Amino acid sequence: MVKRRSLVSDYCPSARALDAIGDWWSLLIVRDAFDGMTRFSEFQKSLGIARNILSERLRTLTARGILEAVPAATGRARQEYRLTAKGRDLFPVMVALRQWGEQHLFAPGEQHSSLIERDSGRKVTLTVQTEDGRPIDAEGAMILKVPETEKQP
Amino acid sequence: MVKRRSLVSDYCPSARALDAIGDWWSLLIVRDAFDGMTRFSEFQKSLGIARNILSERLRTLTARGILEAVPAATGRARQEYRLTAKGRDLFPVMVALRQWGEQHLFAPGEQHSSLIERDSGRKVTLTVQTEDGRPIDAEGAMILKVPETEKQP
DNA sequence: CTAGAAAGGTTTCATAATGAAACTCATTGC
DNA sequence: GCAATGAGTTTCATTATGAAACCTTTCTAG
Repeated sequence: MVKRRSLVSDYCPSARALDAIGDWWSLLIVRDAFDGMTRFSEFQKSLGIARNILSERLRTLTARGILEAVPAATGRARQEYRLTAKGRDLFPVMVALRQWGEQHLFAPGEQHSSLIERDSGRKVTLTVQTEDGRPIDAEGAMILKVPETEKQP
Repeated sequence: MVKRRSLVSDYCPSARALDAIGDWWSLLIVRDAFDGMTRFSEFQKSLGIARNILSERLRTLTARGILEAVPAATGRARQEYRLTAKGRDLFPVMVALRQWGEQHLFAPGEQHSSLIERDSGRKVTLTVQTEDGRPIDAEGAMILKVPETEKQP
């Protein structure tokens, strides 16, 4: 098998994003990191991921600046993995996935965890809107492509 | 290798969502579908994906109700793949990924495609907010877990 | 102080998933 | 009728993944 074609130089930001975090485990690790996990064994237990794969993924996420490994003063832990600013900016992605999951992947009345505002307990939602604040859906939007002439060959 | 642990019965909606569309290709196919592509060869050319893999992914996405295969009256095409309502509801996920990609994966001044409102040409953005419309970030939010006692064993 | 035990990885090996290319099979255009 | 095209399958080699065993530090108990 030839290595997967990299999309890091694609002109579509979604493609580059998927290139960075679109594999099976990365976003699950990020989800757990949002949930406060920082240590190797926490991720491992939570996800049931093989240790070698977790090791490799943490290394990649760190190399891409989504997590950072800090030496970890406390206890037996060798280091802690924390979300960087770049990693925290994945928050809307997590919320979007969660919202879609809630809408379409749970039976009516089936229990699921919820995302709420820490202070008020109110549900958190996500809206796609124009710059001036009007909500918009897929039909109302379109992709403006990069003109071919502006691409560097 | 043992088959990957399924997350379809996880209580976290994000996990179920990733279980459904979190592989390398699915979201790229969905992106192209949002962009108007409907045919096998269009996806294949656009993504450079191996045809057997594309075939398998289209089948899976169809089985999961994200795409639907319609018999396709026109031309030589055998069938067309269109987003279902469930598939179109992935729009916020695509926008979130795009927004993150724009923010973090392009050099300053580097060209990229943009998502705009069809009528006005205005940029489309995405905000995470509380039910009453106040914007909120990851720090202000938390996950409310399903109590253990309510889970079915 | 010494013998575990725990955390955090790495190595090894068998198996699953993927990609490329060749091969079907039905339509279309000429 | 016959080549060309679209849409898939099959086959085969290569990669990625998962499980389990194996290191290495760092704590903790005795």
